[in-house]
Amino acid sequence: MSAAKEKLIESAIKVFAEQGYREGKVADIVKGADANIAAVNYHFGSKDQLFVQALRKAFIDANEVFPSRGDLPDSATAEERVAALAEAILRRSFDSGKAGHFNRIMNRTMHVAGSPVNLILGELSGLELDYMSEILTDFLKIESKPLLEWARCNFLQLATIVSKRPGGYHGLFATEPKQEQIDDMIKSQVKVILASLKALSKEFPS
Amino acid sequence: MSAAKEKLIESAIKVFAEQGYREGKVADIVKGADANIAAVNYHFGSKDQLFVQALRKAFIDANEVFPSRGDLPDSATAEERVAALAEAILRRSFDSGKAGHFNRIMNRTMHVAGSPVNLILGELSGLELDYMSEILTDFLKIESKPLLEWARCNFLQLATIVSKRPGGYHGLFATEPKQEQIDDMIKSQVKVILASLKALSKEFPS
DNA sequence: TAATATTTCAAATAATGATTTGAATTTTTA
DNA sequence: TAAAAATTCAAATCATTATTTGAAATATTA
Repeated sequence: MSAAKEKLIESAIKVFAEQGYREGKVADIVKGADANIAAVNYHFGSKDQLFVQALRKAFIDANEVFPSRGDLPDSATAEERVAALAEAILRRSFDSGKAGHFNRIMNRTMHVAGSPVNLILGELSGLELDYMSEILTDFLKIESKPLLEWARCNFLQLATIVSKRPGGYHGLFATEPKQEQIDDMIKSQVKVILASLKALSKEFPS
Repeated sequence: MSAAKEKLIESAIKVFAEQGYREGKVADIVKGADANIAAVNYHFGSKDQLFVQALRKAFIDANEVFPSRGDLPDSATAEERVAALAEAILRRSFDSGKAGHFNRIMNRTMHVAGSPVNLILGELSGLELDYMSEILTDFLKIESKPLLEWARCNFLQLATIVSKRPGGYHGLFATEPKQEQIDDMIKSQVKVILASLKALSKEFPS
């Protein structure tokens, strides 16, 4: 891949993470990549296709820094895997650099009618959502499909909580939190997630 | 308020709930209200101002059908109040009619950079978010502000889970769920929310 | 009813932003 | 190095959509 293309993707990731799909202008993207306005269509064919490649790259970056599977041994229990995945997602959420862009782009574009997220959702689902379903099924001994879906929703909601709003942190902090605070918060949130899943498996109407 | 204005607001609520702010076209809104394309600007001055009025009305509608405070007596405990609020929000989320529009509009516009949600967020916050903080503080005996914020995030995340994605229900159901199923699911989700809040108050690093 | 004010309308305008164009430049290949 | 291919560029175009206009229609008031 040419250097110009890579620079465009990097710039697109930042712009889409900050502005969303509609609001992220091609003009801003090319400016951030020191390229001409025609570069996006020359290299990618359209803004949509650039978006797809940017989202894919952002996911790879995030997963590289904080992999879904953590660094667990094969012998790890289902609960350990769920905890590790939750922690990875939370760490991405708190990351203000390249590991956090994927979550931010998703938050901003997931609910946009007609955004090209759907063009790539199946692919990313295979990479992470399916794994999530798998370990939740193991952990909760789930048999019913609705319960699995429900559990996954709850899990994802609680694990991506931090970046839900553009400003991040929802006013939790006046200033950027220290790494130690972040670690504590993540640790506690993982426990909350596990508790909530356990409550769910007890309570869900089968 | 003239009948024409009311019809425009009702149409705008539906269009913004289905399409979001950017994607919801003035042309669609006026079509749904049997009005001329110029009607929005004549009656409201701009699409933005119509959005604000529509969101306000959608909130009033939702709260009228499923009020934040439920129908609890003054003697109700903090836990009962939290449960009632969670239930109200979940019922709105499941409602595909006028009581559900507010949640859907919020989900679609909350993360949109530069959307006019912010013009009215303070007002709506006063109506519902402040109440939420109040009863959570009571319930969890919260003293620290970060813990309160965090609890409110967790609460809101889990209570609005259903409508998070455009298609609703996240694939939980092949067909529209029966009222009885919905009731069961809401009941169980309220328990999950309470369990998760309790875990949070135990775990949060103070 | 006649005058006035309000509302509706179709068409025009304005603004934004993605995409295309074709010439100029740079890079690669033979 | 010369030809060919790939890339960059400024400007033009196209598409979409909110907003404005001014005349026509309707409703209100005196």
